[in-house]
Amino acid sequence: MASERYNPREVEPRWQKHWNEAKVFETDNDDPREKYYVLEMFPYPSGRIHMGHVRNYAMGDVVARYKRARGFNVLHPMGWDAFGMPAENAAMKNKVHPKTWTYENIDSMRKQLKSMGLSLDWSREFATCDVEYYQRQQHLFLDMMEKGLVYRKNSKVNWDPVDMTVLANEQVIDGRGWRSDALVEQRELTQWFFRITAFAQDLLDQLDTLDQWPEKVRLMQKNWIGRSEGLTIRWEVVPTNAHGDLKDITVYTTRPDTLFGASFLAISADHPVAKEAAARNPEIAAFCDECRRHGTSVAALETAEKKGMDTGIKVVHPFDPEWQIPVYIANFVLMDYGTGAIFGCPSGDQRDLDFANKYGLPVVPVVMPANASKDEFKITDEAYVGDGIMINSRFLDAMDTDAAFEEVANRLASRFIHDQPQGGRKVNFRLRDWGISRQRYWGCPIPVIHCEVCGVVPVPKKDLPVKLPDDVSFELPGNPLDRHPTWRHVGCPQCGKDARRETDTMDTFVDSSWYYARFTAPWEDAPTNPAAADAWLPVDQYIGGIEHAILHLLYSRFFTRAMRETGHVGLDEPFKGLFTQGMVVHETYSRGEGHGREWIEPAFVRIEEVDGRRLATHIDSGEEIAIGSIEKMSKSKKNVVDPDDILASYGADTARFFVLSDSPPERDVIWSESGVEGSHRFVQRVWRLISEAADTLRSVESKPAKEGEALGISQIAHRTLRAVQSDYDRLGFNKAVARIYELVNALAAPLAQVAAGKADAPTVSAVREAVEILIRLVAPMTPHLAEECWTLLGNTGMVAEAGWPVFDEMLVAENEITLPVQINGKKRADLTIARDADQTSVEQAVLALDSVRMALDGKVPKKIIVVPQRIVNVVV
RNA sequence: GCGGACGUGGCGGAAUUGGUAGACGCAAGGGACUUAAAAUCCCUCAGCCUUUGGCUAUACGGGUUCGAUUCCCGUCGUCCGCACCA
Repeated sequence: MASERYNPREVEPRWQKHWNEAKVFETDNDDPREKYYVLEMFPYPSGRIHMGHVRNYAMGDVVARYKRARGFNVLHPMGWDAFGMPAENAAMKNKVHPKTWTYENIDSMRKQLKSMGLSLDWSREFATCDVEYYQRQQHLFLDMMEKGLVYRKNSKVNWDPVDMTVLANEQVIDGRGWRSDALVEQRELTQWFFRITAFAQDLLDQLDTLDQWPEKVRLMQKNWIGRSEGLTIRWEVVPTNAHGDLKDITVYTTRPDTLFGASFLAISADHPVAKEAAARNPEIAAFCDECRRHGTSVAALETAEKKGMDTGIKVVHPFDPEWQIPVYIANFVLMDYGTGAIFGCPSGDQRDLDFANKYGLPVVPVVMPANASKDEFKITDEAYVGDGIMINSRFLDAMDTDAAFEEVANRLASRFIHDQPQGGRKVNFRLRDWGISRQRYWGCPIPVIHCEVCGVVPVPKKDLPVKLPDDVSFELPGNPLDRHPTWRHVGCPQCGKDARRETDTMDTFVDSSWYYARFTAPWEDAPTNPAAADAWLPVDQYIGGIEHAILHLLYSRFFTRAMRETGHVGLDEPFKGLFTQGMVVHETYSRGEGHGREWIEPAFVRIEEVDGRRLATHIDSGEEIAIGSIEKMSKSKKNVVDPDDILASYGADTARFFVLSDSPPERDVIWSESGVEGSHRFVQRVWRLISEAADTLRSVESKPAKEGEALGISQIAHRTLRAVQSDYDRLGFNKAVARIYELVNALAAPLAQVAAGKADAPTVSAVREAVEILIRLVAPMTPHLAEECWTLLGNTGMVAEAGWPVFDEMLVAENEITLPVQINGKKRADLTIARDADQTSVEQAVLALDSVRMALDGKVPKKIIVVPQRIVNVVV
C-alpha cells in the first residue's frame, strides 16, 4: 500500500459531513439508555474562538465521545451567551446594530467550532438573545416574583455621569469610569434584586454534597457566602436633650466574650443614627460625605486610614449601668453587613486597636493565651485575636472564650430593655442579594410596568415576550430604551391607564444561570419541560474556567432552587461534576524597552537553538527579538495563536490532541510550535503505520492472541485499554495520551513486520485486534483520524457509533511479576516470581538471590517485609 | 491581613496516594538512509565517582516509618481567591 501523507484538510470535512448526515450526535429525549449530560460553559460570541475554547471544547468532546462509546445516551449541546456590553460598545464604535454584530459573530464562531469536529447536538442550539430564550427568562422572572424571590429596593450604584449609566465595580478604575474617564458618583437608584440570601444556608450546606467539585471551588463559595455566628446586642443610649427619642443602638458581634473590653461603638456613615446626627451638625455631615466618597475603589480601601468622628452620643454598657461608652461614626463600618454598627474591643481586634490608639480610647486586655500570665500580658500595638482565657472581665474571668460567649449570650437573652431582650443569637451571611438591574439596551427586558395608580405591575404572561425594539440609536449616552419614542409607553395591564415600561434589563449572569436546563427541551413553550429537565439534570460533567468559580456557579445553584420553588425543575443542584480547566498560555516576544516596547506575534517569530540557548529572530527582518515570560494569551501582549491558522495547517485532530497532551487539564498548558509539531507527527505516524499494514490486516479476522509470540501484543493492547479507560473516567487526558504513545511505540515493530509480510497468521490477527483497540482509544481525541483508519481496515460503520472495546481479564492479568528487592530500604535486586506466590516462598526466593546473600554476608536478617505484589524489603 | 494550593531533569510532566523516582512528550547530541534536504528509523540524555558496580538527588532543615515526592513540624519561594465582614 502506498503511504501518502495523511491529509486532514480533505479527511476532516468529509467525516464531519458523514456525522452530520447520519445525525450521529443528535440526542433523543426518549432514548431508554442511561443518560449522561456533558456540558462546557457556553461561549460569549466575541467573533472568533480562541485557544482556550479549543481546549475547553476538546475536553468536553472527549468525555462526550467516550461516554457515548460506553453506551450512554449522551446530551452534549452548545449555545451562545449572547447579551452584554461588547455588542453595545461595537454599536457605538462601528455603528453596527448589536443584534447584527452578535448574530454575525455567532455564525462565524459556529463555523469554527464545527471545523473542530465536536460531537455536539446542534439541533438544540440557541443564543440567549433569541426572543424564544429571553421570553422564557421573563416567564421565570414573573414566577419568581410571585414567590417573593424578586424585589425592588434602593441601592447605591456607581454612576457614570457622562455615559449616564451604572458601572460595575470592575468598570471603575481609580474612581473614574473606564470608558468616559469621568469621576464616578455614588447614586441611590431603585434596583431589582433576586433574593439569593433566602437560600444562603442551603447553598452553604449543599456544598458538602458536591463531592465531584474541586475542593478549591467549594471553599471559594463557602467563603463568599461567609456565614458567621454571633450576637446582636442593644446598647441603651444615655438620654440627653440633643438626640430626640433615640433609645438604643443595635450592634452585631461574633465576639460577645470580649464585651468587657469594649471602649467605643462605631457606626456606619449611612446608619440612620449617623444621618440624623449629620442633619444636626454640618461637621458630621461633611465627615459622612467623605466616608461615602471613599469605599468605591478597591485600591482606596487598602490604604484608607481608619478615621472616625465622635457623635457626642453615649451608650451604657449592658452589664454596668455606670459605664458609659462613646459612639463614633467610622469609615470602616459597612452599612450592609450586620447592623451597620459594631462595638470596638481594641485588645481583641487590630482595626479597633488602631482606632483606639488614634483617638485615645482605653485598651483593656480581656483575652490572653492559655499559657500566658495575667500580670505580664499586655496589649500595645498588636491585638490578640485568638482564643484563650478571659481576664479583666468580672464574672467571665478564668472562663475560656467559648464559655464566655455562651455566658454573655444567655445573660443578654434573658435581660429586657424596652420590653425586648437585650441580646439575641444571630447568624449572619456575607452574601448579599443579587442586584440584576442594568441600565442597558442589549439584555433581557425586565417584564414589569410602572403605573401611577397601581404601582409596579407584572406584565401578564399572555403578553410575553417583552421584545427589545430594533429601532434604537446609540448616538447619545445612556440607555436607548429610555429615549425610545414609543417602546416604553404602554397601557397598565390592571387599570388601562397610561403607564411606562421598566427600561432596565437583566444582568447577563441571569441568562447563563439556567441555560443548562433549557437545553434539555429547547423547543418547549414553558421555560422547561419539567420531566425532561429532571431526567437530564443534573449535568453530569460541567467543564469551564476557574474564573466562574463563584458568581456563575453560585447564581446557577440559586436559579435551580428558584426553578424548583416555581415548579420548573425538581432538584437543587445543577452540576454534579465540575471540572475547571487551566488556560492556554504562550511565550511573549517583544523588541524595544519601556514605552517604546513593541510586542510581536508568534507568527512572525522564528525560534532557533544556538549554543544551547534559544534565540528568537523576526522572520521578515532577521532582527533579534527578546523572549519574555509565559503568559495567558492576550491581544495586548500579542502572544495569541489563532485556532484558524492551526486548524488550517495541521487539522483539528492535531490541535485537539495537543491541547490535551502534556499538561494536566486543570493546569495551564503552554502552547509551543514544537509541541504542536510533536502532536502532528503522532497523527501522521499512526496513519502511516496502519496504512502500510492495512492490506494485510484487512484480510484477516481481528482476534487477540492467547499464547505464543503474539501474546505480548494483545497483552499490551488490553492493558493500555484498561489504563486509558480509567484515565478517561478521571479526565486524566495527559496520562491517556502518554499511554497511547506507549501502545503505538509497542505496535510499531509488529506493524512493520505485518507490512513486510513477515508475520504469521495469529500475529496478524492479534495486530489487527490491537490496532482496532488503539483506534477506539484515540477516537475521542482524534476522531477524524480514527474514522479514516477504521475504514481503512475494512470495517463498516463509524467509530463514532462503535462501542467501547472490552478488555480481556486473562490478557490484563500478570502471571509473573517482578518485585523490587530492597535491603534496608535501598533497591538492590529484582525478583521475578509467580504473581500468587505466598509470603514464605517469596522470602525464600529473596534469600536465595546472590546480591541478597552477599549483602547479608552470613547474618540472619532482622525482618523481611513482603508487600504482596509490590515490594520486598530485607532489614539487616 | 485572612483563606487555599503548589515547589520533581534543560522544559511540560509521570509515579497505581507510603513501596523500583524521572513513564510519555518536547528540546538537545550522535548515528543510519539520501547526491542533498525533508520525512523516517536506531542510540544517548538527573548529577557525580574508581562505571557488569556504587554514591547523591523530588525547594531547604528536622521528624515519624522497614521504607517518604507522598504523612507531620519549621523555613524559604511561587501562584490563586477574598478583603475595612465586626
